[in-house]
Amino acid sequence: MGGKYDPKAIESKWQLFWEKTDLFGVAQEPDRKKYYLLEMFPYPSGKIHMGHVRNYTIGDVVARYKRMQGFNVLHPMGWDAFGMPAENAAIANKTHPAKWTYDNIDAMRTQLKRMGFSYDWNREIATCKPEYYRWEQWLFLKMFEKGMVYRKESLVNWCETCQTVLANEQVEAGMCWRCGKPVRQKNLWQWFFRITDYADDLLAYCDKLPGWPEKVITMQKNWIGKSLGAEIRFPVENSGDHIAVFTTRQDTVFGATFMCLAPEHPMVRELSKGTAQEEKVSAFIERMATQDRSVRTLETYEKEGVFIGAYCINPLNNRRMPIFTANFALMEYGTGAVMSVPAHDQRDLDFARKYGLEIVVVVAPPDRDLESATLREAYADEGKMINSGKFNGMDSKKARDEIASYLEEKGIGRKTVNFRLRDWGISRQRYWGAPIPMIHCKTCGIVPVPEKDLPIILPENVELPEAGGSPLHQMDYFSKTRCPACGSSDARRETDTMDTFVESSWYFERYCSPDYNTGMFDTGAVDYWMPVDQYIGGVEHAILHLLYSRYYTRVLNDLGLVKYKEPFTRLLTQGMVCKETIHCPEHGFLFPGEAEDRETKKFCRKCGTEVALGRVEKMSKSKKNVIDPDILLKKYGADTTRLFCLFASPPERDLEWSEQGVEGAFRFLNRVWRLGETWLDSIRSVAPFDGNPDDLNGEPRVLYKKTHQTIKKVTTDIEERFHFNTAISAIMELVNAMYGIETETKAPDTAGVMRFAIESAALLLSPMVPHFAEEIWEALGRKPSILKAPWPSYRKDALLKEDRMVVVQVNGKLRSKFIVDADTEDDTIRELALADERIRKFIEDKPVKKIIVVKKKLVNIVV
RNA sequence: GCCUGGGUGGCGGAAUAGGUAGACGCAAGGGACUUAAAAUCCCUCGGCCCAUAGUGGCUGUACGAGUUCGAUUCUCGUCCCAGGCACCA
Repeated sequence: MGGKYDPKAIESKWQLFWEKTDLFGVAQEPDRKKYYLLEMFPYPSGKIHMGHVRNYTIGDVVARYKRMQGFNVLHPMGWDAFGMPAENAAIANKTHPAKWTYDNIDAMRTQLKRMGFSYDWNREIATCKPEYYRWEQWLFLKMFEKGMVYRKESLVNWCETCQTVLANEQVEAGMCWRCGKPVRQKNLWQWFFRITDYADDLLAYCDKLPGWPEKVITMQKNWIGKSLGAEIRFPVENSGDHIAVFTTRQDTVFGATFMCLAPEHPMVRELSKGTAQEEKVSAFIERMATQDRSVRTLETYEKEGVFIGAYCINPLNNRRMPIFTANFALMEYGTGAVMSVPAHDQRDLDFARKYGLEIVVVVAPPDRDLESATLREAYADEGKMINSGKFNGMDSKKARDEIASYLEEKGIGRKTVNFRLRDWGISRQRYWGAPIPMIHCKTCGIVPVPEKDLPIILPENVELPEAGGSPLHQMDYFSKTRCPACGSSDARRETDTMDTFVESSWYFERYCSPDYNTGMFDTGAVDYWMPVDQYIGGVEHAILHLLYSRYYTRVLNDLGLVKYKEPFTRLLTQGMVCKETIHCPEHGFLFPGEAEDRETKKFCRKCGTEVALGRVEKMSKSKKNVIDPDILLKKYGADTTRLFCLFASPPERDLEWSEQGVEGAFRFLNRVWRLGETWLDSIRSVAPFDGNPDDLNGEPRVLYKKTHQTIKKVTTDIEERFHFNTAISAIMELVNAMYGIETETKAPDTAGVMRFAIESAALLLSPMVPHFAEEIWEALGRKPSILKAPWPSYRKDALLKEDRMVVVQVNGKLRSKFIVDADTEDDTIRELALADERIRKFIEDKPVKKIIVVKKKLVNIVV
């Protein structure tokens, strides 16, 4: 201290001190309790953005807090370094994805260090390094051995003009984002992980994750989407074939009047072949291939279909049912075929009306009659069975069970479980990813790469095609190889790379032994550190990343590599930092700095055109609605930036970006600083008071109690809810209280209490503004680092309140309040309330019906 | 569209078990200090109403109903916003 608060000077001073003393480096210490705190690692996009700053500040507070509580804290950081933006940047700037990525990593590492986060940088990893992904390839081979991986045909977005596969993000309104031409669906052979084998287990464990937010659990359950139902076989007319359908409403089979197949269903072409409908069907399939799959499932989307020229037979009543192919039937769900029951399903009803199909009511609601001729809304609820042969009169719920059994008996169906969850397609037709270690041999077929040949290194000497897409399959020196089985030279490597979600499904294990080179990780290290005690990241990952990680952990568990099934014991999903987007008709999305304010409007700096202000949405590089934290860092320093992020809102809530308030955070730190300056001389050589509050009187007594109350408030706010904003408010109140005390006060205990209060404030603030707290701590004559000091504890006897405010209501409306001693009985409070003059005015002579007394808090008089 | 959240002053937010709505901070306005400014400190601050200016009245937590002595909090319905929807990460 000494002089003005100068964040730049003290922040670099302490960052150097931490680095020199390797303060954040950790090792396994079997006797100490470990705490693994993990934040979702970033994609190295070039600069950290406010979302990172918020996420990592929250994590850092918890890491430092747990450390002060005596835990051996593992707090690592690394890079989710494979992914599409590197390829896009490579095309745009003619830089190699690897160079772009490593440069970005260097820049972002510097920024993170500048923020003062307590990472053990010795454990840094980057997933694009062969030392990392070789073990992912190794696991792929193990999974292949165990039959946990397979290949099948599946659809991708294909741009004919660019001759390339597009990510969903690269398709804008059905058009290619590069050339603007329509995108079509194309079938490719791709690799899949059998995540559905674990669907039941993943679902069951949802209820064994008490440390996870309820909403994430609910989303995962719904995503897995287990439904009980039946598979029923409908024979195709004049053919030995049959169509299998999955339904949860087998009680309505008697009402099934037609059949709908997904356009991709193999039987569509087969059955329409040679019929008058063949051409129409073919055209429909073609048209559907050009449509976005997610759009197809919209309920508002016009339902349409084509009769395929064939019929099937309802196995329960022998009704002849026309077979359609329809846009709302999805190949990915169930069997790709839907038995349509128009009376009891709205979608089917719309379709039946449109094409004039038969409607038969089979479930009668308890309170009214359904007329199939006039039916407008399908009846999807329970009721009494009608028009259903021997099941008539039965309750539909019961019939569901009975019909399922009956189908099983007759051999035309069976009870079954269906999941919405689909297998995880991991093939990417991209360059910047981990190569899939497989070989296609002309004679042997698919052959795994022998373990000794790992890693299959991604070749660095490449040029990316302008239109996007992977150059790997054209690179003979990479893809031409010998078959490891027969030795033939007529073999080619798999040129697909893995989905980047695979890397992020096990990086937390790798952190435990980042340099281990004889396996994925050192079992001893993983046994000590895993599972992650607290995981922190954006809600946008609530389903995919978290579910994939849970799945991958089960695979590791089944292969005997880890002892646990769930990787993350507690989860905090932080809300997003959002901002409005700016869109120039000429130049597309603009960064905030690329638009100029003139009066109330904004204009593009490049072309001067007025720009459109878009929705407020998640800050992302592709939308350019990002704020560069460097500006805050330069102007105010890391501590103010951290404090502001924490104070702005509770972590789980979304935060619409606004700079208002940063000034306040800075001002607060200055306030604390000056408080230290003012008192330093009078408290430097005094021991902090830590006795019984009853030994104090007057202002010191009040301040002493307030300090203990603040310690309690801050501790529970962090411990129970991570509500740093209210914790900071409490410290602000404490500081305000300290300002109320005059330096000249001659009360004997003032200095001791003041020292206690200032030290407590420094300790409580230290996880949030660590550089600042170190500086104060040192000025008070304490030995650095403050991180090694224990977290303060509070005295119960200092928390007791001496008096209480009682609120008096008449008919629920606030009419009066008064203060009583904390030990006043309820009866006395009631008498005091009734005797209150302001209350009597409201009661007048009306009879008192009821009096409610809430202990030492409130009286409500009902008249 | 489906799944999951959210909506409280001019703004960020608080109210943790149904019990004083607006803690703490920002912005704004007024005042003190200063030759002046910055910084700092003090005061006011949801809206409306009043001959009584008060420890005053009414109203107010997206909207509409309901449960309750009492609802920001619970229930039902509506509107709006955000996230996810399987190749952005």
